[in-house]
Amino acid sequence: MKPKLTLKQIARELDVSISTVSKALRDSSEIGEDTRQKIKAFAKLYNYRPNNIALSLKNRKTKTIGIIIPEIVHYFFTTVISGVEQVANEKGYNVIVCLSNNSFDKEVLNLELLANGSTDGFILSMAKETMQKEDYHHLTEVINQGMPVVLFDRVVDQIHCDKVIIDDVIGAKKAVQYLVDKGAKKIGLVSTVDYVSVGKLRTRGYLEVLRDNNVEVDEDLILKIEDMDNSETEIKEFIDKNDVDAVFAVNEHFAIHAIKAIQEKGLKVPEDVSVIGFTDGELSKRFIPSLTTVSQHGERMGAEAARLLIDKLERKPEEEESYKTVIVETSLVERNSTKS
Amino acid sequence: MKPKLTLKQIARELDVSISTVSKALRDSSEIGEDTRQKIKAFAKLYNYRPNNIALSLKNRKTKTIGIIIPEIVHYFFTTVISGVEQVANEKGYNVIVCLSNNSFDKEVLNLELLANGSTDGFILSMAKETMQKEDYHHLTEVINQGMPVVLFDRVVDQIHCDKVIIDDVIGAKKAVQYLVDKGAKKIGLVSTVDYVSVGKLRTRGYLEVLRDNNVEVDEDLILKIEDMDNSETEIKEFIDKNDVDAVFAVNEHFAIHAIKAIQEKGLKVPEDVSVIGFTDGELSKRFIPSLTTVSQHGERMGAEAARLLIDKLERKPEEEESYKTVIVETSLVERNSTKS
DNA sequence: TTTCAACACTCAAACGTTTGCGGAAAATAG
DNA sequence: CTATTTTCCGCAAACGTTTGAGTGTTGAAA
Repeated sequence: MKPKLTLKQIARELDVSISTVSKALRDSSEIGEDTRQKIKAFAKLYNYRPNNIALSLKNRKTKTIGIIIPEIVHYFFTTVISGVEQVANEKGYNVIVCLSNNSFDKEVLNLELLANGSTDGFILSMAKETMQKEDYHHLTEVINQGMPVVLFDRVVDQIHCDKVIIDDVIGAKKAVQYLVDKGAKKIGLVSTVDYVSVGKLRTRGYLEVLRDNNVEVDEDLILKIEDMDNSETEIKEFIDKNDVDAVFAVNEHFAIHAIKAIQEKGLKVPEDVSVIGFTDGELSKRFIPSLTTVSQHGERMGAEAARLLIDKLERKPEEEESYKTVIVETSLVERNSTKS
Repeated sequence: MKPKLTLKQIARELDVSISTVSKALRDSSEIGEDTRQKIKAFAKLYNYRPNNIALSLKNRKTKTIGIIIPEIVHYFFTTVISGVEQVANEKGYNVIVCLSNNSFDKEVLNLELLANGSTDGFILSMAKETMQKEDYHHLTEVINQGMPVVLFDRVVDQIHCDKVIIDDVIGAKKAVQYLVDKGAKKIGLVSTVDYVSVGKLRTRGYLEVLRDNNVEVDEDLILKIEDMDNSETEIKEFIDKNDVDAVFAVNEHFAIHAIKAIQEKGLKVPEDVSVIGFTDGELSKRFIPSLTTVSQHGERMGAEAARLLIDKLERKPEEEESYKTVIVETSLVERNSTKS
């Protein structure tokens, strides 16, 4: 068990000063050719690697970025992480992942912890509880300390920072318009309650398409799920009660519950009823019938977020502050839950 | 933009020395009651938080653990992370996640990077490429430096360290025995090639059950998938060609491909053919029919791994070295892809 | 021989902490 | 009133780096 080589040990071993070693390894012209070679050879032989922590302290930057998400056991978030990780690694950054479990307190805790030197900046999607409380002081505080933050997916206007979002409204419109184009007349919507921003936006897209196509909105055909744990039975009742020829669901789970309910009602997907989901996850691909969905391109979102963050981190301080919001386009992936 | 309070600034502001501030904040009895109160009040008012990096350097420990996995867009791994994160957080540790993308080189790179001071220890599941190459020098080197490592899921005997695995053989036996008990006579196996250790072990479980029940092994009923990308068609051909009354698949995807193929052949699941998968993911729960599977309890594995690692990290140096392998039991989750 | 530049290297401070030790002032004892 | 203890605080080193300033030696020019 050899306890990790330091500059000091090399210096002692080779009978030079620490600074000589440091400079030699960094190819400074201050050091004579032969000592330089000698030191480099020694370092190589014993596989010297500078200590990251010491470097972080000295440079006042850690080269790591923190990503805080509500939960990790969720396809969309993992694709985002994947995207972040990819560009972060490319640019020499590490990624440290924290989970808020959708709890406000844990989000605050994580943020505080990482803000004390552990990371140079954050990529974050807000916890559900945070959005309900509308308490963002932990975020504004971190931003005030000069730490760059990029919000994605679940964002909020009150916070001034870079953001990466998808065109929820447009995405929903693409989906619903697609259904209309295929001849659907009575399109059901399975959404979430309105304080979940994505639910609200996707609902808006749904309404806009109906309006654009002069279809009257039937409030009975709109279901807003309050309690996720109870979504299956709620959806079943909704489908049983209403007579629809198409369903637009704001996520995968709602979509497959709808399909299940439709099938149990004795109808067929897509022959009798078409179904479109949102979020292109594992489930959509593998389900039978496979789901036509609006793909959110999580990986691309993560990559964009990482790029925004790193840009800000490596920006010269003289450049002036400016916040961007990049919108990642959604796309409709046609599969077997809709008529072709 | 206030640039983060340090001890030095507090000291200057209150006209005392840095050490006085430090000691006061740590409630040292060396400091007089009134100055102590004054300093603590000031620190609280301006929300002082010690700099983690400086602490890490001083204490020579970072209170973060690294987890390196082959890919994150994979249900099992996310549950493991979730488990790790939970107990790590409980004990005041951070988790930094790196992906090897199943590449040997990236695994080495990540390991080296994190080993240079960024983390106190590792939790790791090996990249496929690493297992093929059988080159573990990067791991042994890190271990030799005195950095604790816990391997999980994809482990290897050559490396001496703590390990967390599942009882692959027993899990497979549970599944296959279950099929036998339900009256299956011709049980197909859909597995992977043998250098993937889990494939090999699960195959062994399958064989043992057949032997224990005096069923003759029919090599035609065993499919070993080489190329994941081509698994769907391979499985379809396999099902079309062979007449089975049950299928045991070593993962979710193989299981649903089998179901799909069976259905396309005009047979019904579970009435005509029962199917059991391995790995209890999103897909198993949501698929129609939902899958009977062997659950791997990833979260529990992650938690165990984290506990092992932290134990080792906080162990007194005088205690002697010893490596444990904990086996996390699998359990059979009965759903609708098997006859009840 | 003196003067000065070039060279090769070392010193010391800094990043933000913690902590053993030493020291001055105040309190107590003799 | 001196001697000793106690109280309270500052100094400095340490963790592992980087880097500007400083120092000593050499060789060549004047």
